[in-house]
Amino acid sequence: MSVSRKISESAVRRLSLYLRILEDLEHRGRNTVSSEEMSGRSATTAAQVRKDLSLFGSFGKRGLGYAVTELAERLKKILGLDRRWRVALVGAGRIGSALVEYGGFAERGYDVVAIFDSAASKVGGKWGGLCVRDISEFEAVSNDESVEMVILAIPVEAVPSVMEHVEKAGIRGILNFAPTKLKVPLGVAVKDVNMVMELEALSFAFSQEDGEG
Amino acid sequence: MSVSRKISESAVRRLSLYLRILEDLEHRGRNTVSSEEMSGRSATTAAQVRKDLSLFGSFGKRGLGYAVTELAERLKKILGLDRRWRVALVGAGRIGSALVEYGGFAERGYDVVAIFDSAASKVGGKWGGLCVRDISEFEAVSNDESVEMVILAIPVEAVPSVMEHVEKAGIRGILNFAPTKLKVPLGVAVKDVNMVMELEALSFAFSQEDGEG
DNA sequence: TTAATATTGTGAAGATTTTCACAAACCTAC
DNA sequence: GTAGGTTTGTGAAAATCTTCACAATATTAA
Repeated sequence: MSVSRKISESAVRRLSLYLRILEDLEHRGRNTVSSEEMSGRSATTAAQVRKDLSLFGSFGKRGLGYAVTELAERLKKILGLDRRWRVALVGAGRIGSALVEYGGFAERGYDVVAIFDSAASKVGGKWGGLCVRDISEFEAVSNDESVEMVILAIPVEAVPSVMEHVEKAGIRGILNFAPTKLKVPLGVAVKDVNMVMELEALSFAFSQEDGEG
Repeated sequence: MSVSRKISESAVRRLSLYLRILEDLEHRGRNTVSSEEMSGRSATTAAQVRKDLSLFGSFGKRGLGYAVTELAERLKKILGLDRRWRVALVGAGRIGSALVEYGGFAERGYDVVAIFDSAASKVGGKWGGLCVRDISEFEAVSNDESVEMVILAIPVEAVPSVMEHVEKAGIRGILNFAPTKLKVPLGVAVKDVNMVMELEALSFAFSQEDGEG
């Protein structure tokens, strides 16, 4: 049950996907599911599903499969979704706006409890019940609000100065939308989201099959 | 120069990052760069950088490094960015809105040439100079407009019916924002973007170090 | 021309991830 | 309780990815 091994990035990603599948099955009233069926819905193999799950223990019953609700609960716990997280959004621009209004975060346990920007025109404005604060207040506010993670939706130029505040405040989890690799102290987890990068991977795949070869 | 090997997902991602680094260097007037320096800015190793680049040929000069501008051009070509792509946005909701207004796509060579939705309230509206069309017109319009790729910013429920249109129209590249694994015919490339999944990976990393272990 | 220095390109080694294949465990039916 | 059908959990094999380490090649200086 305890995790000594290092779990790979891609394994975590798959766990996340399995959870989504399980929740869908649960929604439709299914009680059990086999690794075979899970694999069919997640573009992997049944063996991969079993191996992934076995990293954390034995959740299934041989001959029967996995109990949908129970496995979903286990995965939630594994992924740290059995609690709520207090999140701050830095950058009250378009991406930030889309994220806050999106709603998917709150649904998954992430509560945006503070919003920051550096533009005087934005500071003071109301966003979904929250007042946009000046970035210089970051340490104080994030301390008051017990902020644990940060969503960084700012332009590349703004990264260094913002990161100073984030570091000083002792934040240890960052979801980064800025198209640059963040330099962070040891112990700070960063996940990059970069839509342009995805689109480039797409056009790469596309030009490969079209052109050469 | 021609690519017979299969290039891994992560290698493509790194190429994309290298290109960004090169463009920054170019912007600052630098002429050459070593694999060492590139690795410092991209959270990899110098050997990894060289290996990645060597997959496509020998671009560098021993003892000197890589010519910034030339390498950037090569990478653009490799990534299919030496041309523009005609893209359709399906889903005129919040995510779609953020994407269109974002601007980063056009900058990278992706032109949104059509927008679709299924809600009568949205159809007919103007979005950045484009008229939102009904999804039922997808095949006809995407044919007229020579659409090559699709950005899917729709809820999970809408996926099956939309995918029927997309398939029939013969689209072969999809950037998927719906939190589900798409089932597509062979030869269709799909890239998934899922912010919640990233955030889950983050909370996983976070709960690991906090809790057990 | 030669020596000193820098940096690539790449086989080979090492590490990690995925797939295979099968014994162990469970369910149902009779 | 036994036989027949399923499906897990997991070592071992295979495949893939990353790092190492060094010969080959280029530049500069004298």
